[in-house]
Order: sequence, then structure tokens, then C-alpha cells
Amino acid sequence: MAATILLVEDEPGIQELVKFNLSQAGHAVMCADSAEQALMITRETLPDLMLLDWMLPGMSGIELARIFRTDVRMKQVPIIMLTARGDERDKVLGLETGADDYITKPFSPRELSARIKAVLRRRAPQMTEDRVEVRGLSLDPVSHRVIGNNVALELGPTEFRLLHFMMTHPERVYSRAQLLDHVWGDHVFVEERTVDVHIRRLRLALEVSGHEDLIETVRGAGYRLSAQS
Amino acid sequence: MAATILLVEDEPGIQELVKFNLSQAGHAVMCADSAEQALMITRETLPDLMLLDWMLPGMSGIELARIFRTDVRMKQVPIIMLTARGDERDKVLGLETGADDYITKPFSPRELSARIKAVLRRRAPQMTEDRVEVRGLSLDPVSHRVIGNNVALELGPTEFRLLHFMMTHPERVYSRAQLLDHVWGDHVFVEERTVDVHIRRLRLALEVSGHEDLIETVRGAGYRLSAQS
DNA sequence: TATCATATGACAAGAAAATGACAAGAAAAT
DNA sequence: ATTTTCTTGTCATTTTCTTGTCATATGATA
Repeated sequence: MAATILLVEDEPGIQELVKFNLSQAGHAVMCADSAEQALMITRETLPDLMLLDWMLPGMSGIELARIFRTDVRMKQVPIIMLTARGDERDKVLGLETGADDYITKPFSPRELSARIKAVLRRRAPQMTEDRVEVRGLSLDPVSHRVIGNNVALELGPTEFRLLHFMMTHPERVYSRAQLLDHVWGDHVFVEERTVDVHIRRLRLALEVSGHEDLIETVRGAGYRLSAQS
Repeated sequence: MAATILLVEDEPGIQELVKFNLSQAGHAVMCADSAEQALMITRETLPDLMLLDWMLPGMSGIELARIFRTDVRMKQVPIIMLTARGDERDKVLGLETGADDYITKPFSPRELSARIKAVLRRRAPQMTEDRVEVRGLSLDPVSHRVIGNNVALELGPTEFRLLHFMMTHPERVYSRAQLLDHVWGDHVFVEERTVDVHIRRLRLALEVSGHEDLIETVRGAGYRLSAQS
């Protein structure tokens, strides 16, 4: 659960403290002591989450949050507000600007990291939930099941993703590099030949219901899932 | 069928009336007289359902609904719109925004509670008092009993809730994070691995009647209750 | 045939899940 | 109020499953 966190806090003491705790928890921390600086930093690297103090010199935390929420690029960065105890009433009002959660100072490291975890956890992207079906082979992302001719097939996580991708993009050749990008993710360093191995594993799994010929090898180009019999 | 319901309604008379009826029906009611206040309340406790007046001072009901639907955390809270007498345009718009149902004022307490029940049944079946049965295992929320093949099973509170949730949402994989949100509650901070432990405890309890294989592990994805034999 | 691309089998490192044990806390009983 | 019994969340450990890579076999192509 290591994330890049942007901490916006003007008080040096608290900044240090929080920074220490977050680092301890394995996060990469970037610090800013003003909203303006936060914006600059954000231009460079988009954080996975922002911890934002309410009271800041210059532009207030609320204003910064509002800017974040209107900007396409930063719109989806979760924000946790840090508010001082006491004047919760006003501050809570500001939460409608789109903070995901808030913590009142003082807070324990434990609570902080728990909230961070909870907020991050909800931001997990979910893929399409539509069931795909090709030549008697059906894959259901919701139940995470693959059934070929009424036989349940067993495939590992990677094979599942691979099949899902190919079933949703049939009749089209994908090079190993493209498959790596789409199925593994584009910043993964993996040998291209590895794709071969997974294709084989996938075919092996599909053999149970006789769907192994669904995936065709296109020599010199890559692989293709063919819908025609 | 006790649910936590957030009522957003600016007119004091109606607010009181509805509040009374809902409490009568055994629900926990939270009231807000503006969209802004509703958002504040929601930060604290996520309701099981929101009753939302169309016309509100400040931010309108529609806008609030829209915010709910884009927020990861509130996305799944069912919304019932309260609209003044049947303007079809409103209805359509309301439903498009993601309301689950709408009621036109004036409405009878009877109708209100019927619709609430219907919506909950659809969106949050584990909130209802209906008995669930899967492959010879039956769970009755009313008597708080679980019986598998005529054998009474003993399970702790958390295991009971976990099983109830999974039985009302079969054939669907839930990640640990999702299970935490649905079974533990969304403001609870617990390690994801804890889910594993409770799944194990649940399986252990189900072993007595041989239903332990009902709960399947989907590696890399989460857990699933399988309805098929 | 010589060469290149793909298939296949094996394997070790690593990730994910299952399991057992434990202490703090809540609830119930006294 | 105190003791006893359960429940819960977390950790450390073990077990099981995945995955990327390599070496080698097989097959296509020129």
C-alpha cells in the first residue's frame, strides 16, 4: 500500500512529524508549506493522495481543494483535510468542496494511516463488468468465472486478464508488446517471450472445454482471438 | 429491516412527519435541511438510504444526487427522490441522475415505507429481514439463526454478518476492501488481512454441516459465495 | 538445409492465502 | 463491581499458488 503522498502543511513541527510517520509506513512523501507550492509540485508529479491543512498562509486549504476538484488532471486525487480541533463547524462546511475525509488535530499516527488506507482503498479502479461471450466460451468479470460449454475453467489471474482482454478485442492481432501494455500494464519490465508462456497456459486451461484453438498464433505479428469457428 | 436513513428536506412540517413515520417503522433517521448539511452528515456516517427532496434552498436535490453518484464512497447509497406532484420532466431527470425511485408528494406513510423496502431489497438485500437460502444452508435474520442441512450452526456476530452479506450477494467476487466496507462499515479501519481470518472462522463454522466449500477463494481478487453445487 | 519464430517443460523466487496463537476489549454472568 | 466468557483484530508462520525466465524442442520459411 505504498503511495506517493503530498503533504501541505505550514507548521514545521507537524510537517516533520507527519512526514516521519508516513515515511515509516512506507509512503513516499512530498511536502509543501503553502497551497501555491503544492500546485507547483503537483505540476511535476501527481500524488496518489493529498493531506491538506485547512489553515494555510496565502491561499487557504479549501481554495486549494476547490482548484483540485475543478482540474481534470487532479480531480481524482483523494484529499484528506487536516483541521484543528474546536472550530469544526466552519471547517466541516468546507468539506463539500470535495475532500474525501478529514482528521482533526491532534491525531494519532495510527488513525492517520488507517484513514489513508481507507481512502486509497476506495479509489481502486474497477474494470467493466459486462459478461463477454465468444463461441460458447463465456467470461464473467463480476463472478470472476470462465465457463466453456458449461464446464467451469480454471485459470490464474494473469490468464484471466489476458483472456478478458482478448475476448473484448477479438479479430485483431496484438503484438507481444501490445499485450504486455494492455494486460500487464505499460510500465512493467517483462520479457516479451513471457507472453508466449502465458498464451500457452491460457490455451492449456481452455483445452478442458475445447476452446484452445480460439487463440491463434500469427507468425511474425503476435496473437489473435478469432471469433469464427 | 432497520436501516439508517438520511432525510434531506427543508420544510419542517414534512420533515417531522416523515421522520416520525420512519422511526415508527424502526429505522434510524438522520435529518438535514439542506444539501450542504446532508454532505456534512454523510462524512460521519454513510446512510443505508437517502430520501431527498427535489426542491432545496441552496444546492438543489438533483445536484446533491449528482455529487453522490460521482463520489466513490457514496456512489452506492440508494436515493429516493421526493418531488412535488407529478411533473414528468422532473421524474425523468431524477432517475437519470441516478435516483433509484421517486415519490410524489403528498404520499402516504404506507407508500413511503413500501418504496423504501423495495429499494433496499434491490440495492442492499442484506438490510432486509428476508430469510436467505443457498444450497441447503439457510440464514434467518429474524431469529438470527443459521441452519445447514437441519443442523444449527454457531457463528459469531461478525461471521453472521459476513455470511448474510455473501448469501445475499452470491456469484460475485468481493475484494477484501469491499467486504470491509459492506460488512464492517465504511468508517472502520481494519487490516485487509483480517478478512482472511474471518473467512476462515466462517468456513470453520460451516464445516459442521459441510457447507465450507460454499465460500470460494478467488486468488488475486477476493472471495465469492458460489451458488452452484 | 540453415535460420528464425514459436512452443514447451522445468524451475526458483516471490506473492497471496491459510492457519495458529495471542492479547486487548466487549459482553455477559455473578 | 468483578469475574468469566466471547469476540476481534493482528502477527508470525506455513502452505499453496503464480510468474517470469531459461534451455530446449518443434515447426515454418527462405
